[in-house]
Amino acid sequence: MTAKIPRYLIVYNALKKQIEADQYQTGDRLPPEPELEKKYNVSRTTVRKAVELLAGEGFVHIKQGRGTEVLDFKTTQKLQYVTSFSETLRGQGFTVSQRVLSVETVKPPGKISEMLSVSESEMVVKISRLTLANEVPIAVMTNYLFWEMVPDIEEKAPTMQSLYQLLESEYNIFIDSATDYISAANSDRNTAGLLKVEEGTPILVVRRISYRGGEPIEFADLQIIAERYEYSVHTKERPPKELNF
Amino acid sequence: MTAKIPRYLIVYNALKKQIEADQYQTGDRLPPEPELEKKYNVSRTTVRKAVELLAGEGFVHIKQGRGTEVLDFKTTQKLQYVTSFSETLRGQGFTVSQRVLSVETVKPPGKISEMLSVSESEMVVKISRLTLANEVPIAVMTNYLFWEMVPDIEEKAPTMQSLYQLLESEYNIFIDSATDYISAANSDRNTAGLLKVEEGTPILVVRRISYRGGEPIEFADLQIIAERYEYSVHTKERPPKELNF
DNA sequence: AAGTGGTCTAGACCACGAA
DNA sequence: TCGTGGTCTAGACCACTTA
Repeated sequence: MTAKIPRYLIVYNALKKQIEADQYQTGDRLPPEPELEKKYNVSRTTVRKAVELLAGEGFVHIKQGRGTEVLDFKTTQKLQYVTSFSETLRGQGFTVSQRVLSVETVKPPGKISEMLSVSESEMVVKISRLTLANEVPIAVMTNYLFWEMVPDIEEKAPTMQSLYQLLESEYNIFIDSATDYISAANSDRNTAGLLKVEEGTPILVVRRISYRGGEPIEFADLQIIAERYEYSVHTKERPPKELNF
Repeated sequence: MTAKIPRYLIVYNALKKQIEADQYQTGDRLPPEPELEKKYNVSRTTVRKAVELLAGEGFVHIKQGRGTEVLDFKTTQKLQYVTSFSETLRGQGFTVSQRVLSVETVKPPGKISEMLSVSESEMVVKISRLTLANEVPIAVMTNYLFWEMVPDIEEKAPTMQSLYQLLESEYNIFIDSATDYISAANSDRNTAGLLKVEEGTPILVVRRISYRGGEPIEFADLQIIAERYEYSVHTKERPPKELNF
């Protein structure tokens, strides 16, 4: 059985492959839409959907009346998608390992129950981990999950390498969006001890709420050694203009 | 003369207005596409474009075979678009003021010329500002712009309230994407003095490169008092699946 | 004026989810 | 099975950019 692949994705991938293979110089234009229709034997709608996908990812810039310009994808490709902290580190070439410090079922602390909008009577699973990049401590991570969603996670958590991968493979939970709140602090004694740095070392604090279809799934608290990690985010475009009747 | 407004935007705004007016309970479904076609007397393509816009902004969640679910927009509306630091603060209800500390034309420091990919012989304009929220210092901001793009900005900068607004109104430069690199540090003596905090106070460091159509326009360095500001970002969806031929 | 992308239609068939 | 959204077509007209 062969997977059914939409034709717009085929066109999208063909064009993307050409761009990544440097078949266009930066500043060159993609063939106009009528040409792409003929070349791939699809309708205009399909061509446009493919090109709009590329534009959304920063590969090209579409301009009415002018054409579709190919951008320098090497400088434009940033992480604007949901990935876990450990996946990001791996993508940067580090060998990442996790040491699970504790797995407990607890009543949600006030702040957590508020952010996950869960009553304080519903139990949550709290997982604390030390993240090491190339064997060197880089962050202390604490995750809170709904106990009902992840039965038996206490047994699986100690050996996992990525929480998101575990959620996908074992519980069929696919995170599709997340909000990060980023601030900074000086490390307290406890955190500094775990990270093996001096008390007062600058810490990047990331609190993340993950969602699936608009429903909160997980709350995470990361305390990252600022000198060893940089958070990057790419944002694009302003919202569509409002109407003024 | 009346502005020509696309029909999909009319449908989009009508639906958005209904959602914001709480005409749907969280979890309710939007009318199915065929109904929306009749109601607004447009084709299916137009309905879909409107609904996809809403989904992209987190107002609804589209699921094949199930329907289009209305989400709680109050908790979903985050800043995933390009806005300036001062615009964000104003959006949070602060009265924001800027004190321009200096405006100079300089040769780009090595790091800047590298990040903006500009030769060190091309001059850049360096603007340093102190940002105050409700009259209290909150950040020191340094912007670097191509001198050729912003002639006479030395005269205009001292009175501006938002750099992005100045770029748009005076130079017709519209930023459409940006990448932020976020880290943390302890304030040094100079920064601490400007911000009127103790040396060593945690600082959130944001370095931003702004683009227009893939071309770098501006580099910014923000040193923000961590206790007074939280950076938030909403990310969504993973990239389309790759094809494996 | 010519060529590019932007909007829109009417209709078809497919794939997923719930009853 | 039925109703939902997902993909796709062929063709039309509009709006912007450039020459």
